[in-house]
Amino acid sequence: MNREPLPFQLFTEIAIIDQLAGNAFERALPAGITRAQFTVLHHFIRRGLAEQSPAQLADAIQVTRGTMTSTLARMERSGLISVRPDPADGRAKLVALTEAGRAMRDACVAAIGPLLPLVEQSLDETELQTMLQLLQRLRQKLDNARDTAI
Amino acid sequence: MNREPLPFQLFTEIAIIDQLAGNAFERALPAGITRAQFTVLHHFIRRGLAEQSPAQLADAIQVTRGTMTSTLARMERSGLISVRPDPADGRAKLVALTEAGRAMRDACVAAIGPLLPLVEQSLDETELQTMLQLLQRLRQKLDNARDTAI
DNA sequence: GTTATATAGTTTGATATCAAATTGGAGCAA
DNA sequence: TTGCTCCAATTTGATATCAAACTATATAAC
Repeated sequence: MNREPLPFQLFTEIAIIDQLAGNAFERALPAGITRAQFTVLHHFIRRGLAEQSPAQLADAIQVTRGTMTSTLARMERSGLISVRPDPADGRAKLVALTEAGRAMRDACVAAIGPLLPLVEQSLDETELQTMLQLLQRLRQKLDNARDTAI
Repeated sequence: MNREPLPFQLFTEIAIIDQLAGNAFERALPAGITRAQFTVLHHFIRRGLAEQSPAQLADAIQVTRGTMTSTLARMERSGLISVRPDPADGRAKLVALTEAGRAMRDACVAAIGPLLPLVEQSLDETELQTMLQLLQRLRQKLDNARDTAI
């Protein structure tokens, strides 16, 4: 039926799913917080980090430093993070979660909980595992490609 | 290791892959055209469409009408599409590809060709097929959910 | 026919994102 | 110390995206 190369179809499906899921996700989040901001909060907690430089966050989350600058500015304004100069490097800053940030992250996790069963309604446990493995492999490949030549 | 619910991990992987692939994709495209604009060009060709209203395009591509308005405005300015009033409905418009639009779509397809082997280097044919099937099921589920209650 | 409701498209304001240019400190070399 | 290069963060300008408000036309209800 479909004459598209399979990899092309794959990226098309992924783009659509990301858009659908991302929208549902963002609509489920508490007012005033976005997916990008949640990603920062979540990163701190998941990795058990205390302080991180904007550059470290940008690299981990795979956005440019300019993007991270503006996201962090908004998060600081709304009190989710604190930012201080790095005493060891005059160019750098150190970002940490505030209590409000921690609480907001918990509220977000609770808010998106109800979305997760949607996945379980379309894929069983084994399928989910399979898909995750394959996606991880693909992601690593893309990640390496980005570092080398692209 | 990872204590995240599997569906959550799944969405995380998909988001990262979409970001990585989308960036590579956009960098590969000819100067002056974007992923969103390519999606419109591609939609016309893939479905063999002559004319479509902005609303039809927005629905098919899953963006809001406001988003489509601004994308189409840019595409018309750069000559990729032509737009005329719908003679049958005073509110509506009819969008069609120009020759330049058709040519640009071909150029885009050629430009992204070299990216596709990246997928084949991480997944064999069977795995790709499996993944596509599962993703399609998930996408359909999310699509239905969006229509009903979310 | 007039009014009410629905639909097509646009506009506005906010956020995210990138690439490229800029600012200013860090570190090394001569 | 002076200069050169590298790196952290920011700024700028463009695009995409959404939700919500708005304009104008169409259609139904009466």
